[in-house]
Amino acid sequence: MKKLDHDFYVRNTLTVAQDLLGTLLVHHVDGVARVGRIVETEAYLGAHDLAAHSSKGITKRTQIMYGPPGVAYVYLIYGMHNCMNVVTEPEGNGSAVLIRALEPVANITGNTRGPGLLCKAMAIDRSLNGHDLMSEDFFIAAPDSHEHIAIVTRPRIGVDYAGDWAHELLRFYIEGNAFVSRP
DNA sequence: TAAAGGATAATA
DNA sequence: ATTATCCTTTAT
Repeated sequence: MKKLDHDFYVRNTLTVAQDLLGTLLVHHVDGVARVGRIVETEAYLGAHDLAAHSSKGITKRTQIMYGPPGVAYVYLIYGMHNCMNVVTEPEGNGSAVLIRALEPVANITGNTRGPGLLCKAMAIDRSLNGHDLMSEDFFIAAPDSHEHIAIVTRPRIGVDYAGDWAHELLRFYIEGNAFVSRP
């Protein structure tokens, strides 16, 4: 298992979003490693992407997205659920990849189909906002054996307010995987 | 299908 | 200080 490094995250957001499929999200909490395989992602491209939080410019909330790549951007949505993104591309771009669904691998309790649920199952909350994903207790790793993965491309979920950007094919998931949040 | 829920950003 | 809005989930 090899930890993903800066060079992985600094690349084009679309590339990172697709390459994250099949990788392992690891969070050490209370001495146990919770591990989930990423099976669904969405790309948020930056200031010009009206569906992205960063389209409002740099604010207290979005400054994480505009920071260096390879860190977690965790925010609260609808007053009750956490969502986790990974910042991509060089600092200042405002781009990120949303993790939408995981397949349980180790020490996972509860449902991981959907961004709010997976954060709950992985014990991810806003205290991890801005956390370095190249750290020892919270990171993403490439699996030892990379089986072939068929990637399906779809429009993003819940972004109808974003005009034309709502139709863009910026959601990716592993074809046929049972843990994808929506087909 | 609709209500829940709280932070966030814009407005004042 | 007040208000509209939200990258969702759960329960009816």
